Amino acid sequence: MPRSAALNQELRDASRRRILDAALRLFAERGYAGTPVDAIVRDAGISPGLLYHYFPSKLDLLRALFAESMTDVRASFAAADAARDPAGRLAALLGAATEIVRERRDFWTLSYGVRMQREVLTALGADLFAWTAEIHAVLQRYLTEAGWPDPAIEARLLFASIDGIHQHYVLAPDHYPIDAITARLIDRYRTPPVPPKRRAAPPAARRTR
Amino acid sequence: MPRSAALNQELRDASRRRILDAALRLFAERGYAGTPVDAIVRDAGISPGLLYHYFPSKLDLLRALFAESMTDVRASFAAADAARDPAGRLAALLGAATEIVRERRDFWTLSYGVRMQREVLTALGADLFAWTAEIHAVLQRYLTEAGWPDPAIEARLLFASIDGIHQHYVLAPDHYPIDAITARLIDRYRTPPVPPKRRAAPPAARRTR
Amino acid sequence: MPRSAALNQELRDASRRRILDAALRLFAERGYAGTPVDAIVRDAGISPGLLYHYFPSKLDLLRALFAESMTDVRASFAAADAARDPAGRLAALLGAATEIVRERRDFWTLSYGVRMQREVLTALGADLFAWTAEIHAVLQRYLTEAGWPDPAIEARLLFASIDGIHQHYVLAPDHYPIDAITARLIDRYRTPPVPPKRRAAPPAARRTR
Amino acid sequence: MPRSAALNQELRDASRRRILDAALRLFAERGYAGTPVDAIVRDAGISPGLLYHYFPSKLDLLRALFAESMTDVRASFAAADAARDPAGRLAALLGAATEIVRERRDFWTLSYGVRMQREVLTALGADLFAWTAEIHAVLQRYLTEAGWPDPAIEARLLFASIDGIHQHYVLAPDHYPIDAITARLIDRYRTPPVPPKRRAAPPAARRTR
DNA sequence: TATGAATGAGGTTTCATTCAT
DNA sequence: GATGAATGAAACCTCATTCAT
Repeated sequence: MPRSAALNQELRDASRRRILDAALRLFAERGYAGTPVDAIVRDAGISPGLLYHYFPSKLDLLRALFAESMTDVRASFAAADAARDPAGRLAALLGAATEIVRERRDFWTLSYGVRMQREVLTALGADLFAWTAEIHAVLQRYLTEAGWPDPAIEARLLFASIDGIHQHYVLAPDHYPIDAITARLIDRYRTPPVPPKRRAAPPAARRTR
Repeated sequence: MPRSAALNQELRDASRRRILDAALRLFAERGYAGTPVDAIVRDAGISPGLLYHYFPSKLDLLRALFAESMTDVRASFAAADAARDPAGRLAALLGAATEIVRERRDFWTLSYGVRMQREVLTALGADLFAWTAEIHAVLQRYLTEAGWPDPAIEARLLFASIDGIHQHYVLAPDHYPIDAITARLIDRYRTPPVPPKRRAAPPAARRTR
Repeated sequence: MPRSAALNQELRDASRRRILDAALRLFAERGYAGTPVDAIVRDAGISPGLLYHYFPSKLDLLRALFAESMTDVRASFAAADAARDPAGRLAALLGAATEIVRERRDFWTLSYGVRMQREVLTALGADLFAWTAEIHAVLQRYLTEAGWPDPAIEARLLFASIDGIHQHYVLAPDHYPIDAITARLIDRYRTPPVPPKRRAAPPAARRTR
Repeated sequence: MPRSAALNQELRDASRRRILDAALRLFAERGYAGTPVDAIVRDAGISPGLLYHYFPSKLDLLRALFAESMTDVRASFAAADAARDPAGRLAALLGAATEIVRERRDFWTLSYGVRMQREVLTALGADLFAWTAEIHAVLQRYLTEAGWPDPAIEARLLFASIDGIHQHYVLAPDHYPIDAITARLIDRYRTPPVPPKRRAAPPAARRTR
């Protein structure tokens, strides 16, 4: 007799999950090219046939991992964007990002490892590039709204700093004081630098001081 | 009669160079695991046998690339450290780093791509970890000397920012305004932040001191 | 639904068997080092991948061949040892040995070819050395029980003779009269040599001579 | 200026010798197929080019080793054959053979290792087969002259025994009591077996028993 | 839904041999 | 007489993928 549709769905989901989990763990550890499908299969406790039943190819498995995590990240960012008052948005964003990296460490390790390989990257589709541009745009908007000078460059610097912190964190998660560092970064971006007062203050007055 | 020692040396150097150059280019482009030795061999215009005449294994080839570049970088950093007055050292260091990344872009792409894979990393030896620690120590020293509060955390933030910038640069070298961004970063670290709330203490009192 | 366990077992056994058979035939003919894995694979009618599915390495394939044959031989020797009256045991053993060599000619050719290479031998494990010692011990026991003088040396001579015969046989199985030669050897070891004149001649008489 | 012919000859001989010595040692240790030409070259302290200057191929090197040793052995056997009185010839032959094996252990190890591989053997030429036949013929002649019954079979048994002893010796030269064993063998072949007395003994006497 | 035996192209490495000097 | 850089076919082995059940 046929299994019930619900049970089937459950089985399917469970198998898919195990495959994705195993793949993520291994890709993070050994890199995409360095991870044999057999290793994933062994780790997931399933047969090679089943993996190919759910994912047409190894690359599609990678795609699925990215799709999943990108959705995830987007949700988290959207929350940060929506929930806060204008002044605190940047802080909220940075906090959310840190949270995401901590929670999905393996994904970020994988992502940072894979993004240097053009061939793999392009196979992942244009979304990834768009995603980066999107983040940059958000940062730039926040900085503009907060009155930062030259927000395009500033956004790039900020983005690079965040990315650098996250990468250093996933390289040594147990010893890296990510919270303290992020706090420092947030603090730095709390208010824009005071413009060097060229108008009101008479030069002479300053010099007499 | 056998070829002269000098000619042999020349031949060897030329072949080694072609192999290293091809390997670096391809590793940067397709990753270490994603680059077949045959591709390197083809690119270098030599036979597989010759590659193994010079490098006992693919991994040793990678090791050689790292050794070469680390020497290089160390020299450049040492120059920055030695040549400048205390105040400008940090700026010099950042400038030198940018220069290095620009000149040896492929190496940094490779390095950033490979450093997420523990297996490969450990095969490269402990030098790499030591190297990172060393850079952090230098940054911390500079910041301490310049009077920055909590220089340990500050050094980590600075290091992450630099790394992030460089990585974003090698990802899209043609469009990334690395000089402007680095200038902004240098500017930010020109002087330590003014300690907040020292108002109560009368300035006069300090000056009499 | 997956194949039944029994069918899988059958398939596995069949493939393993084909591989072992082909390997034995080729190793015997061309030696271990002289036989490419590809030749085995071609002979067995399977793909290289499958061979490595069953045997982790070429050396393990060799190991498996030895394990199989050693089991076999041990059984045969045990039978000879158990089944006969004390006087006829030696004859039974020699007969059994001849039978084994005739039946598993390829294995003995391989064994005789490989045993001169220390590197390969040690890779096969200590069992092999133990095995030789064991045979020698059995022969010595038989000779001791039969009243032979200096049975340690005698056992070595007998062992060497057997080994020599078998080796000459596998070198030219179609022309070598192994049965006649073995019969002659058995005959020689039917009774120990008569001790030289202990009966008639008085010791005094010999000395006066 | 050209080197003198004599000096050239000396250099040539020295190089040839080193190659042959290294090859013999390594072939004995690791087998013919298991020994890379490079290993020989390294061991001999010369360049690959030079090896190929003296020997057109690896196989020719093997051929040269066999030629050398066969000449050697033949000389030794001829000496044994010529020098002794008819009765002691067999003993002389066995003694000479033991001597040879002891002196040229590596060659015999090589020979015993290689003779199981038809392909290599045939490449060595028909001499080797002829050589074996020759030894058998000599043994048979000796046994015939000494009055042994069925000397053809007896010669085969004797040959096998000798070969077996020698092989066991080269397998563990430090622990194998080759002299005691050979002495035993020589003793056994000192006189032919007494025919089972059909003349003198009265049938009645046997029946009363 | 799930299995696992099987494939074969291609990966890294070895090795007999050549050749310019 | 001698060198050693160089070759390329072939060796051992891996791995993404298929398919019968």
